[in-house]
Amino acid sequence: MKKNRATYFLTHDAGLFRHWQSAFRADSATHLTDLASLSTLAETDCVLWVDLAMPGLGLWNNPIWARITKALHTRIVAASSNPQDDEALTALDAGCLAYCHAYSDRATLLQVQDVVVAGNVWIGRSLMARLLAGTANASKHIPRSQKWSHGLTQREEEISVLAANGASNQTIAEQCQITERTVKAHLSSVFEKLQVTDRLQLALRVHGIQ
Amino acid sequence: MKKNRATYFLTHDAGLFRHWQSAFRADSATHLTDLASLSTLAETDCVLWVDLAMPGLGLWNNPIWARITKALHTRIVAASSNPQDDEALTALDAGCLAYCHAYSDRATLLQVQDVVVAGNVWIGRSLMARLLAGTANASKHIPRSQKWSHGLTQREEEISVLAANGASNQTIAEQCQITERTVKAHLSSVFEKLQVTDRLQLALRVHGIQ
DNA sequence: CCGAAACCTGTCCTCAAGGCCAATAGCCCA
DNA sequence: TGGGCTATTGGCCTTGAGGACAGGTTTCGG
Repeated sequence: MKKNRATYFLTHDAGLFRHWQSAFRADSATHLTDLASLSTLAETDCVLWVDLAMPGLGLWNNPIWARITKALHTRIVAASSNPQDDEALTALDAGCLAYCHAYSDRATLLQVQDVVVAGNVWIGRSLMARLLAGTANASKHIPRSQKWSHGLTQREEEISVLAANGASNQTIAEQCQITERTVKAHLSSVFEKLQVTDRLQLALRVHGIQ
Repeated sequence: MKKNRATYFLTHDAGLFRHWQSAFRADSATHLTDLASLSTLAETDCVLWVDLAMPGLGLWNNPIWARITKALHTRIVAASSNPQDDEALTALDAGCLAYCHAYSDRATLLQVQDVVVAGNVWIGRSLMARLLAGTANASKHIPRSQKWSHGLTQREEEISVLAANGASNQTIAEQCQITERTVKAHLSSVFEKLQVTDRLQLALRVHGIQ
């Protein structure tokens, strides 16, 4: 029932390659490391995973991409370890069928594969919001999935913002006219409520990443 | 491994209901025939398939939709037997996670279900083209004052991305098949080059904040 | 062949972070 | 009036992070 398409991984990152390979239990997956080798697969019926961190990718303005995407058989998945909406738009515009986090868990990777094999498009939720904003004919604002600070007290939110912007506990303490100890207490509470382990994860949450 | 979510079908069309039911081998699927009954499922963790041909749907301006989409648990799939881009935009804007042909084949329906259960967005290829057209003008300019990774070596950039996404030195070490000590060395070098003091500041830089 | 740069590793040391336990005080609501 | 939530602070302890210092190897261009 499920067609067995050849899968290709284009990346210089050995760690990423292993991640993908293990996700796909890849019997038939091939590791590519340069754009030149792409020309060989232009004729085949396959899925190509591209690591956007690969140096030399340029902005998809290498003519090789036009050749590949024009040949409808090849389905391209753009994967980034640092997903950003602009990058996504560029990739999709270039003919990619999906844009996802390179280190997504196995289930997600397989799902992406399934979707593009079926000829459809896979994108994440936040990107969708961005796309809709682009077509903003109706100024109706999209119900934010959930504000990051949901459930936090005022003080906790205030301190979270400072921490998420790189301030040390000591700095925050001075800023808020309280003890460093208290800052720690608030942050511990925040970590628990937001289900994160440290201030870096908090920062990612506060800034809407991941 | 796969969460078993309750599935609800909202349609007046008996034929469509049968189609969906057979596609899902629906053990737990429930047939709804009016908006009023939706209030009961606002609290549950489920997938709701909505037949856009249903009379009385209006343009999603019934307050019930706001309630349901705000409750993150519920995933709504908009299905139309006569798909049109405008209709799709309205539906997605209202908080639906997918827009597809109501009479899609079984494989596609199941795929849609899987994707939305995972919290992602499912749309077809043509709709994607339409969305991109909307943002085409907006995303043309690429600011790129100076890429954050300017001056870093490949390895340094690779490790920076992982660190900026919350990975610990140990995790990065395993991912890259090197020692934690080496990770530290690379990061120290990065901190110096980018003139930051710790990984949180690095993260802000990598993600284009500040 | 040589030097520079990238890459990799080790030990020692310091300190900010964060977890654990405990306590005090003000406020609001049943 | 008592219980619950918020804000505040103390001490104690463990650990990951990052700096300092000191090496290795490989690759590549002059």
